[in-house]
Amino acid sequence: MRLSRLPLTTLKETPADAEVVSHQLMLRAGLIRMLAAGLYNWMPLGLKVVRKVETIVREEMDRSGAVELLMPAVQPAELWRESGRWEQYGPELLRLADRHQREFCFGPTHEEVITDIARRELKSYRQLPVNYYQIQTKFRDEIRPRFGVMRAREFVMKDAYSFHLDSASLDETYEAMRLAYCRIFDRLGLDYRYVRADSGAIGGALSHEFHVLADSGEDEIVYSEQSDYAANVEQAPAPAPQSPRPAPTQEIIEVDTPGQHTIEEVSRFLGTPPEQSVKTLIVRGEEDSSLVALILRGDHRLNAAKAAKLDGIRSPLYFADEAEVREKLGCPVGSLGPVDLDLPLYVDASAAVLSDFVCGANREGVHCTGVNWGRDANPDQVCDIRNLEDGEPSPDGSGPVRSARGIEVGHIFQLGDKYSQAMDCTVLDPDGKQRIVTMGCYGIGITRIVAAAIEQNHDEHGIIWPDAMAPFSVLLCPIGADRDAAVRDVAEILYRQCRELGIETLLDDRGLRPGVMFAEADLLGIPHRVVISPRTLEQEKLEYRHRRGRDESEEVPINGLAEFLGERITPR
RNA sequence: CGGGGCAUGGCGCAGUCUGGUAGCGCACCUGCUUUGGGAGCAGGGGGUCGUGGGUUCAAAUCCCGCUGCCCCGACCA
Repeated sequence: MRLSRLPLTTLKETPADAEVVSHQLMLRAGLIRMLAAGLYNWMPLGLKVVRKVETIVREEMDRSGAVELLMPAVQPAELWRESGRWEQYGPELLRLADRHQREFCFGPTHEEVITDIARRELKSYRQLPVNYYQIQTKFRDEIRPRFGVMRAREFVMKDAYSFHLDSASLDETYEAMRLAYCRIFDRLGLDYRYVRADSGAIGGALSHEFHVLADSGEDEIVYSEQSDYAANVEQAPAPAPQSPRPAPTQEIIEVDTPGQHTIEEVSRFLGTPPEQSVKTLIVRGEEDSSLVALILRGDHRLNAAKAAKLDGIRSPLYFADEAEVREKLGCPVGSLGPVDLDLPLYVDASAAVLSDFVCGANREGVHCTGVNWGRDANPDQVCDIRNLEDGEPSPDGSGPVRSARGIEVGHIFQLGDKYSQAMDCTVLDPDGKQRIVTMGCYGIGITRIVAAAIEQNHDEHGIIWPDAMAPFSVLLCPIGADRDAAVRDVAEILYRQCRELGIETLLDDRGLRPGVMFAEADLLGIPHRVVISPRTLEQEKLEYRHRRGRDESEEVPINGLAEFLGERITPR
């Protein structure tokens, strides 16, 4: 394509409301434009990247034996009532009414519709297993859309749903999907991990998430370097304490700690290590007005997902605010402690084996030292409610874990019969009996992948597309084409040659000054850049540079360029 | 939804405190010069100052309401 014909507006300055690099660069490079909160226009160059991702996903899904279909984005409420989710789903579900006041929703996901299809179409076990997929626009009315296309309200997703007679068959398809996902992310050129995920409401069913590693990721994952263990911290068990609780050696003493609230402040003030203290967090209990206390060792971090799963604690986890704590417990949050605290005490296992520890005295400016369980306070429940930290033993015993941040781009899980049961999706088995089918479902965030790829592949000058996702493979940059006929002619010849070779090529024929052209080239991130200028043309040469090696360029003979690029680019 | 902030040309901002008829940089258009890392000079176009009301001789500026957006928390591809 000729750049002169691509309506492209780039921004030299970073838009003020873009927080993460991918969002900033996507706006600056003219890939997307915001329409409203969480709604984005995909501009021509951006859409090309989306299509690249879709194509790879489609190829690998097809290769895995899945079959593509397309369901409506708008879905009737009746189906959602059948599954029970019309009531459960909450405000994230965008509900609509048509002119007859019939209720619909804009699909955030398609379990109901696909199960309805399956129960109509699938009559015999002979038709199983089957794995349907689609690539389609979803809408989720997120509480807080942010980070551009990374957490948009409307987004493109590949969703697949498989149907099986038994769990052995489900296991097979699940594994096939896991492998297909690995091939997809490998081909996209992304650094990713798949991790065991919190299966949440679905119960004990198997679930894996695929994360692109990036510091800006919203999820924390832990993985072992010695084995293939990897998990979302939300569900990685913390190691049990090694040794039993030592006997008390100190008496409980109240000490004045004026103005000291955080664990660090109190530890420094008293000269005790943070791991010898305990922090107390107040969250909602299952009844609306009830509160419970979570007790953690001072240096540990609360794991909200684990805590929310415990009986007696409201899910999702909901913190009491500062004012409520003051009103009901009579002190600021920074002065809380388990001693004489009239709330159920959920104590993390690592905090429960401390003796002679430090904690708040439930009075402003006062802490207790020499506190001991049994004598000074009693846990109501000892549990695992903390994060597994970097460097701690891996749950599979393979050595220490590393911790990293990730962007969730894929999620596969075994649904079981949740929807098939509720919606009566059955087939006849070999014995002629009606059997409820069992299901799996498999999602990939297509548009999120585009943002995640940029988070992982950029420098201070702009985007560096992985080859498989680049909107174009080659960018031809003629310098001084308006003054030098040779430059112009060579550029045109190369442009034609490249296209004949099936290489997706962008010709910058806008006649810009070199500085501007190079700055835009870096911003757009096309992998292979070829400069045509009088300087090298004299020696019948061109200047080649890969976007990744910004400071290393090499000279290539004009008539050798086709071969040179052919070795580096797989034609499409 | 709770807490904080912002709304002035396409983008980034100043002007608001102390009311006096809108300005800067980038981008855009024209001309000349320039041409290997976001050029220079000259000229030019474009703004109901988010919106509705109020105060006032006079409102971007003061007061009240509404809307939109961003940031921090719980949800997810």
